[in-house]
Amino acid sequence: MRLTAKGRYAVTAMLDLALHHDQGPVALADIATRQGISLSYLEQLFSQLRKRGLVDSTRGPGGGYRLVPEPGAIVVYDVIGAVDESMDTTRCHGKENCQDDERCLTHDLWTDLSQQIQEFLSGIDLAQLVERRRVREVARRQRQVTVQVERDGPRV
Amino acid sequence: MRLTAKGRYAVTAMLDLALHHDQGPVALADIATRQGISLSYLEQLFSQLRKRGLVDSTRGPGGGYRLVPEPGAIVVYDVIGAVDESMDTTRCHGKENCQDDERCLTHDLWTDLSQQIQEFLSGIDLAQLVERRRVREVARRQRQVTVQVERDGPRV
DNA sequence: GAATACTTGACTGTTTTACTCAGTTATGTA
DNA sequence: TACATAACTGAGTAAAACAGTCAAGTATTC
Repeated sequence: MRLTAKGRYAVTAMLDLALHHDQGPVALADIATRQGISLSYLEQLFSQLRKRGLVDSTRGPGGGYRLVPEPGAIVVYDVIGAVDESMDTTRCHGKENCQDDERCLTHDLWTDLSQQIQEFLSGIDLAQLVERRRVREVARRQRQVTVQVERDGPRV
Repeated sequence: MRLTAKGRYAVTAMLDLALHHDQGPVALADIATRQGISLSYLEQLFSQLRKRGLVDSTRGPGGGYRLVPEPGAIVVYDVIGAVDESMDTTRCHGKENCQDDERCLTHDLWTDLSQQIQEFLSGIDLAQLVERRRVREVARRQRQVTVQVERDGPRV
């Protein structure tokens, strides 16, 4: 199964967008600073998120990215799916040809697990995450860090 | 998160052991034939399973591996954990130092997911798997293949 | 037209994966 | 006692995936 830094970064970045949803477009450079993700890498991720219709962008000064569906209509599973292909845990990707063109001994087990994970991650949307106390705590900390970076420049 | 072919192979092999639990020690070569896993690779896996006390072995002719706890006392999570380190999905492995020595925005989400997966895989033991109709079907098919291999030699 | 910001694609070093290979040690059987 | 069997061990490796970087754009606003 694949849940990698890529998927985690994507969710983190999207949650950052959700937190600033009412403040107009958010520049990737801001997300990069706040979340500690490389700008070039974010560019890659957002190109994929855009293809899936999860965000759109405005260019030029004051531009940036914005969520297309409301935060409450974007579930974590979609975000990960946009960048990480599939959360499927079977080797055959559901095709049941895992061993000599037939179902392997543990095929159903991995299918069940995949479904379990999918259900869990499909039950959580960005609006719910924004409401979490522990998320708001971290967000507040990040606002302070951002102000500091603006004043002092990034620490290398 | 890490659920790789390695973990899947380990569970498959252990389930094979459970299916032949009443027939004395099972040679890795037999598991290799039935499950289509390379013998050398199985040797590697079982060395780790043995360290965790999940199996023990007898050498020499008629030897092989045997489950140490009863099949009903071995859960899938333990088997995967024996070969795949950790099913933890956080980047920091629970240490909460994911970003600048502090908790990142999505830390709790990955923690919750990890726990969800752990609970699911800890709720399934080998005895339950053996009882499943679809598992028994595959096992029966594999018995026939094995007989054929004994008669004709392995197909290359 | 300068600055900002998105966009694309190619490239790269590192790590992990999924093995293989070669050899050793232990044990039952003829 | 020789031999076949089967568990053990450790090193090595090709290929893929990961986690990015770099460079060269294009579009928009001020």
